[in-house]
Amino acid sequence: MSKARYHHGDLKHAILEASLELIKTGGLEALTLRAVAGKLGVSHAAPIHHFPTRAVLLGALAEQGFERFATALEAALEPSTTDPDHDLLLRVGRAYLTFASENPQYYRLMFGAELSTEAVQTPALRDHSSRALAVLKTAAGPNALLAWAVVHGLVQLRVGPYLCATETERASMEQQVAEALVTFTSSLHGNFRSDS
Amino acid sequence: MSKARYHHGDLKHAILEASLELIKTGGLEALTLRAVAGKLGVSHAAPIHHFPTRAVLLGALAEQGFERFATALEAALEPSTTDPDHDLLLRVGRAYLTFASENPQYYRLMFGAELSTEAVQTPALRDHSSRALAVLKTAAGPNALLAWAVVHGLVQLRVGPYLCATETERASMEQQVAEALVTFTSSLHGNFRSDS
DNA sequence: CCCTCCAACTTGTCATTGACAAGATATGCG
DNA sequence: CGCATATCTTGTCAATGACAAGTTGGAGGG
Repeated sequence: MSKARYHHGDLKHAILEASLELIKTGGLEALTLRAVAGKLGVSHAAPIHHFPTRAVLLGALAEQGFERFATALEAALEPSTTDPDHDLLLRVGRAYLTFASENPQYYRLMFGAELSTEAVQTPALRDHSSRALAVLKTAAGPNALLAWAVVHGLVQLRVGPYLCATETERASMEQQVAEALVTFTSSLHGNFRSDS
Repeated sequence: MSKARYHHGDLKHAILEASLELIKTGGLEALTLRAVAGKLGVSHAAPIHHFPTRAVLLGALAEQGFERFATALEAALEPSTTDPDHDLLLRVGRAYLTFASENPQYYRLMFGAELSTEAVQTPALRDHSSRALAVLKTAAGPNALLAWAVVHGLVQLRVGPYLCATETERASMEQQVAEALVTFTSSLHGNFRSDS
């Protein structure tokens, strides 16, 4: 299909794929329009015709990320073979942490501060993020904000350099994070009386 | 003292101050070595002699931020006039949220992903971040990781664009965040039996 | 008081990058 | 076959970080 014929044929998709690879290996700073073009063997200005601006490209990547994120969370709404736990909130929380673990580059892009405000207001992007939020509301009820904060914070701290300096600490942290999530859900369930 | 004499006299301090202002108004992207120089009326290469690299300047700013952050948290260890609550964890959590609210530019710099790894490993910076972590451990005991995740996550979601699209939602969110913190501390206290 | 030296600052330059303009090329359609 | 259009290329510009080499001012020794 999308042969490497002259008019590249599927440059838009190819650009998104190449961008992801660049981000995975070199971080967001490595995502240069010219680097993408070079990786694909096209001229330095070719990407502009599909993504008029670097910010637009970042937005498109984030949108893709949110779609996969929402899908992953929705899949956790019912027990699966990978996580047959009966606690809905715990399952969704685990799915959240798993996605962020396996796609740190997406996660940074989605929730970091380097997305332009225009990109954030894209209808498609907002649609996917709403889907994710809906899953959290289903799983955590009125405590959705708190639950989101917990998983979001755990993700950030796990990725960040302050809690785990050495590499061994980093390894043990996976365990700690998983336990913290369990502690949270159980303590929250113990507090599920309508207190306010 | 630091008159605007030719040899600027206190350029290092002046650069840090000007950098903070630039970040406050225009975000991290607006922090350009040349913009700083222009703001201070010096030549475009003057900052290099005090901060050999933009990354080093960012590191110095982050270090300053962590110092103020740790100091703010330590001050919350005992009841004050601003927060006379008797619950230690709640006081520290509020101080955390307050600092991040009043210094979002510092917070993004400190916990965002745009700090170079070399900057993060600066002894002074690690020292200050350890102080902050120590306060959290004092306040939350074995659940320090979970507590940190909660406040960190709340900060991020409050700042981010996904939970509050409109400006009115954003206003009501302050309230929601404060309530979520209370819900968390009380549910955690209810679960303080040594369960594992 | 002057001379020397050094740190602080300036001027000039280069490579990288995003963005744009204008031209070239292939693909599809009549 | 010929034209129109989307797609891609080449060329260029401004902004920026980084570096090199020159300039200035003032501090300290004689």
